[in-house]
Amino acid sequence: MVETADARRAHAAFVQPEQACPIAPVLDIVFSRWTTPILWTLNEYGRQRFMELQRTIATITPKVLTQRLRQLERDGLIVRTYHPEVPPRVEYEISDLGRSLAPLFATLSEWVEGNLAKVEQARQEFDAAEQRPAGR
Amino acid sequence: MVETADARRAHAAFVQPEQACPIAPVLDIVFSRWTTPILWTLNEYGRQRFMELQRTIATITPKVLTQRLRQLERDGLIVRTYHPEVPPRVEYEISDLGRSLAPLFATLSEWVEGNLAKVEQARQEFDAAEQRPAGR
DNA sequence: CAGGATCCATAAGGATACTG
DNA sequence: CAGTATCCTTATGGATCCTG
Repeated sequence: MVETADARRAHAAFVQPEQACPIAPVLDIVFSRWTTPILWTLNEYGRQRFMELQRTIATITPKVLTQRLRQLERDGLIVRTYHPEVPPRVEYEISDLGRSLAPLFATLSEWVEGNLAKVEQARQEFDAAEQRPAGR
Repeated sequence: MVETADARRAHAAFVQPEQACPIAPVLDIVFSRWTTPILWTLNEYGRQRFMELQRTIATITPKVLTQRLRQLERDGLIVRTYHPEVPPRVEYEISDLGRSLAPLFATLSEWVEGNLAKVEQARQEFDAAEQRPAGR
């Protein structure tokens, strides 16, 4: 039996896509602001101290860096190690769970490499059509 | 020649991870708010009208829906078709470029399925350690 | 050094009402 | 129906100062 497009569209009216969309949960976890640069840095360059991260990310403020690191630690994606010395030393490294995101990031890189140019082109064409032809 | 961790960390100080992180460009394109539910819906249920989308997404307001649809159209991920009738009819469908995100979404779903529970568990353990043991 | 606390600017998003 | 326009609330991030 073939499911028609109309049947699928009728069904669409009964689901809540925020819940139905199965990737929604990841967004808050790995794609909050600053999280990908942090994870990427820790994955590429290994364990780093707080100040190292701040220098590496460059445009992030200590407050926001702290917030994001806490969230990532709470979600189990990074590991925070506190060394009780004077002055104190704290090191962050990516966890196994964090490393499990690698294939995902790889897929993303591939998409960027293959399709970002197409997006740029689409934008130029869209913007070029400033004299709206119809229906705007 | 083996690149040491220290060498890599030293190098990290000289790059700008916002630019170095190769997936940064995708975030604004496909992971802006509401974009994944929209793309997911159009990909799953096919072409839909404005009101259908609004009913499907349920908690989105027309203003925001319009904004997101414009952005997706500009980026070439969806196609907008205007039918000059009375009342007017507008249909949205996913483009080939938008469909090229399918493997990405699939990878995401897999990660969610396999690892979301671990995140939940990490959160509970983190929250359970309210009596901060050290370094907080 | 690694942050916590505080205050402030900006902007994204929601609610509501209205139009071609 | 498919949006626009307007107003307003809230969330996010930046700047600054301070501390164990």
